[in-house]
Amino acid sequence: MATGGKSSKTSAEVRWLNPREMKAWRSYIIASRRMLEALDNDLAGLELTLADYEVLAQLSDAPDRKLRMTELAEIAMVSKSRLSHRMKVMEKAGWVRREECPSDRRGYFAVMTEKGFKAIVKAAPAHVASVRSRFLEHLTTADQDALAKIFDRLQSHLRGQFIEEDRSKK
Amino acid sequence: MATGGKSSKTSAEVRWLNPREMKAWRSYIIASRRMLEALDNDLAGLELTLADYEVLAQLSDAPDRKLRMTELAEIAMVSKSRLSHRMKVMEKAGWVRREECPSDRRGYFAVMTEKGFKAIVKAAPAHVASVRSRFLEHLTTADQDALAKIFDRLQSHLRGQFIEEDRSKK
DNA sequence: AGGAGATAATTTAACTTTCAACGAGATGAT
DNA sequence: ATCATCTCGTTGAAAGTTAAATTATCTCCT
Repeated sequence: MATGGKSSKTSAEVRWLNPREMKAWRSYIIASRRMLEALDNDLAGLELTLADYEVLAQLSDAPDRKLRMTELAEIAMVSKSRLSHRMKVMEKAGWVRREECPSDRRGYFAVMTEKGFKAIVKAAPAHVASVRSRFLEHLTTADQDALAKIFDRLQSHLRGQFIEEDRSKK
Repeated sequence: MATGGKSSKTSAEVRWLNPREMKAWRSYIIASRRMLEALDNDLAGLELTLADYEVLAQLSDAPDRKLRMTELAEIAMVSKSRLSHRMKVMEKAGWVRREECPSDRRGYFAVMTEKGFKAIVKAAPAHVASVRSRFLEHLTTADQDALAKIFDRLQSHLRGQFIEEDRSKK
């Protein structure tokens, strides 16, 4: 019944997954989990999680290595609250600091310190190697293009539908 | 520097990601995160997380809807400790119960209750619909086959390398 | 039989993430 | 100007996760 299900006296006709669909879904989800786990483990040696790496990487790419909290949260795909908490930790580690925003006095910038920059520069090669060895290395260029196309499409169809999360907006 | 990096006076020659590799990786990782998030949100209406769903689904598929804790942890891809904790919650909810294993007195079976079975049977159609609308619906059958092949390959190459997790074993 | 060592599962404690609430400042309508 | 309303970012508590220690049992070797 994982997602397969068979017979069905269910009221509405549920369209269960056929074997091909099932295979695609399970292969994707299982391999992805294990791969992400491996990536995270690879990074653990450097005292980083994938999420923290992402935050630092995004910050290091920003002009002046500096971004408003909300913007950083968005591009690094973490919640505002999580970023806030994480920033406290990274600040303690000396990797980032907060800076007031002159134009909006509610706001703050997350700024990467020199030490933080050195940390991410040091971590990057290992992470890139990890991404290669866990992912890219096993893909032909055709595979890479196919994946990019497919996942871009998936993302573009994302949003809305029977989610009911953010009714605050709009 | 997300994973791109450009110049390089780094000692060892780091092979950064070229644009095609970069695109494949980012598209995959970003769409995946958002998709998983959406799936989780869709399930939240039913008071379930994807991980809990997976545990219950696996259990409901097992003979007698009954599995040893370790085995369940493995196939549902959660740690033993996490499963233990989660079981306590689900037990309180009346979805599962524990049963001693007669042949190995250290062991326990996780057993799905009738109530738990009803819960998963009720949740399944919505989850399948969610998987369709977030994932399968946007894939041709060729895409589905391609993904299955690629992710099976990725998974088969997983394991070992510069991970150093489980030194307790062997 | 005895004992070293492996294994099953749980527990504890530390840590992380989420959720809801909050304070403070911006914004826009009247 | 005043008010309601929205947004920025933080906070505290609750919930979830992880890692390491723990208990009990099993296995296998001598």
